[in-house]
Amino acid sequence: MIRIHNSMGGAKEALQPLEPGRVGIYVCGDTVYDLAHMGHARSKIVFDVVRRYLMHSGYEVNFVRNITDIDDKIIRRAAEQQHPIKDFTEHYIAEMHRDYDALGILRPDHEPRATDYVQGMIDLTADLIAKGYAYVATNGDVMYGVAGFAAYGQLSGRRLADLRAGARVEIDEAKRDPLDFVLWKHSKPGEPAWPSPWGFGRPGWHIECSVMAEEFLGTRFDIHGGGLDLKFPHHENEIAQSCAASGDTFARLWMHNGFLTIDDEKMSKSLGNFFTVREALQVVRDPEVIRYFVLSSHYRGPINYSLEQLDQADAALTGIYTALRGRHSDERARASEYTRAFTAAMDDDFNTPLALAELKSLARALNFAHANGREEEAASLAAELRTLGGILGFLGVDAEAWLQKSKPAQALAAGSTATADAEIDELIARRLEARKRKDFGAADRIRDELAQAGVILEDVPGGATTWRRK
RNA sequence: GGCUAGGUGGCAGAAUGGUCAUGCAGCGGCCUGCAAAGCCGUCUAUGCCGGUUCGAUUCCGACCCUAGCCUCCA
Repeated sequence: MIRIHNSMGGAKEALQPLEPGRVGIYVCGDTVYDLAHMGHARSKIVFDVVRRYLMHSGYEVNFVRNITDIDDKIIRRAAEQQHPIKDFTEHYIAEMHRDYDALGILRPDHEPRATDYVQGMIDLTADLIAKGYAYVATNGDVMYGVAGFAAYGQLSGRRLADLRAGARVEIDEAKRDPLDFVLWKHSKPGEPAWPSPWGFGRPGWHIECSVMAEEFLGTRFDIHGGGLDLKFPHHENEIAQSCAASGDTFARLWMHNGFLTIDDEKMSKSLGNFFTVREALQVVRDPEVIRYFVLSSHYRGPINYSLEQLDQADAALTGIYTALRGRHSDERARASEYTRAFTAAMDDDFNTPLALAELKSLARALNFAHANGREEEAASLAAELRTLGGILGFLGVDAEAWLQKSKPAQALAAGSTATADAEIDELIARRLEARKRKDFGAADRIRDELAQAGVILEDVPGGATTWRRK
């Protein structure tokens, strides 16, 4: 039984899909006008794990994540760089896929782009006008009138009066209410535009998700997710549009991931305090380190990005890989108490920090069994560890290979790793000779030399020497 | 100002009406030529003040502090 915290109402609820055994999820994707930053990555990783875990739990998951490929920022950036909009967005969509693929995020089952669904947005807008929820403003934009939708504010727990009182929005003469939002924006000369009953223009942001979600999941579906910053007004507006038009319930469960922070401040483009996924990939041994870092705190809470945090994630994950050294992945796993604890943690609103703690405990049990010569038990625990790690998208790397990996940024600074690897083997061979001669002084000098380069030697029983990078 | 989260050991981070996970760091031991890795053991915490209770870190109230939303934002 999987329980999920529903942002609508704020309580944990049992997941009861509309259709038994099948779950439909819509997650708000990125606006493609720049490289993805770590805040975007967090959201992607969180919902990737939600999806993977549901699949693991036996659900057939229909996972939809949109791409916003038309909006003011895109138009401005493309114009600045003197690229046609389409080329510009195609470029950043490709870059986005490159980053998310590197992070091991599964591609969505459907990844609709807003510009392919403009007709649907026109239709929905017309429907909202016909039903009295929207109006054509004096400036030619089509606006949604929030006062007409009684449940407005339900998701974010706000009352219209409170919102108006604290409104920082400029008073727009065209709006009947300062909180009204644009469904259809009339275009200025030179801007991308689609013909509509209200003249040439482009869709507003919120209407995109309403249309694309309905297109793939219907007017009622199981889970809608996204970053906490989308809760208001984006998701609130989606609800207002979709529910007003269809009379249906739209998403039954809302999930919002917390922010990624830098020095405890939200990472965002506007603050300029962001690190791109690409930058982060340069400073980790393997993308799994980033995944581990993200999952090491609960998805609803904040998580602070720093090199120290990434190092901690690396240390934890390296510890798990160390336990898996010399273990083959073809051994059969027997579900033990660790699997039960892991499952209980994940079932309880995807408590990944607790689930990871179980992985670490499992690794220790594995080491303990090995230290006591119980190899059969160790093998079984290793297989179990791989299985559980795999559910979260981990442990896809060969253990020895993992330990010898270097951080791209460091490798770049130190020169080619291929050369370095050959040198390491050479030095290890020479040290072995010295040790045979009992010339420990010479042997230790070699070991120190390698340690200087971040390479740690380990003499394993039987006379062999393995190495790993710090 | 309104609203929403949250304040746990040196760091990160779960959980919980009574013995407070897990990892890193520290300390002691085993192992090792010495190390490393691993194993065993071990130290350190629940913002502040009241209340409820046999007992609160956990429930309630006030206060302080932090972050976020109220404008585009994962």
